[in-house]
Amino acid sequence: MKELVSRCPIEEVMQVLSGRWPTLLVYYLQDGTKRFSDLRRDNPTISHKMLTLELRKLEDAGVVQRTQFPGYPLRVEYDLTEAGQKLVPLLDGLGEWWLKSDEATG
Amino acid sequence: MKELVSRCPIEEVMQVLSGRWPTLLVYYLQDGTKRFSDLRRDNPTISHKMLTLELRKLEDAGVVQRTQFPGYPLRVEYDLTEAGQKLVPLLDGLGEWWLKSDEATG
DNA sequence: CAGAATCCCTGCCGATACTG
DNA sequence: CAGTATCGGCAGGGATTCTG
Repeated sequence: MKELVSRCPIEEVMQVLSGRWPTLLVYYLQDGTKRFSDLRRDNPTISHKMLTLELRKLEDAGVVQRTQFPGYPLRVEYDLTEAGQKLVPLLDGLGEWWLKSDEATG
Repeated sequence: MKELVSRCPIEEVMQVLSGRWPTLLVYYLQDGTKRFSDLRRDNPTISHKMLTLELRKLEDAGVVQRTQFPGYPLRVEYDLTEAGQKLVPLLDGLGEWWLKSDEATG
């Protein structure tokens, strides 16, 4: 990935973080290693297909690390990369901004 | 707006900022007051309809201030609210994060 | 000039079934 | 268990037209 062309990097960031799921998945992965089925439990309304696609997008963007273990039944673990962990406080910042702008606006 | 229900505020933030246009519009509005047609020039590929909808969404979220002047031809000006201005450095932070994670990942 | 309304089509995403 | 493939519905968003 990261072959995108745009003047401002925020445009590229939003290509990764836009939508309902990416930020939520980052949040749930804060807690530590999760398996595919854990993330489905964390997020009951996401479809199987979307979870697959979103995880792959985050992996391509270098936010999520995927680790597959050999053997059956299949076992795959997901973690935040170092970059992914650095993203968390930035998202928290946005959350706080929202809460403050909320009380200001009423 | 801001009648949304969710556990984490970032989820609500993303409802406003998700997509291709919201963050770009915030960026262009950094420069100061812009009219509808200015924003169309800044962003040649956005459609008339989408610009209308996105501006309204940002206005409802308290990010953008809309001012309509009486008389013909119609004249409407858009500015960042105080909250909108506080959002800018947060988006910059995301942009920097992206650039750094880029050089880390290769 | 700013924007509302309509039509229409594309692409996203859910549901389902299948593979390793 | 994790992931792929296929089909189909529905909504997002483009093009156009009309109004104040």
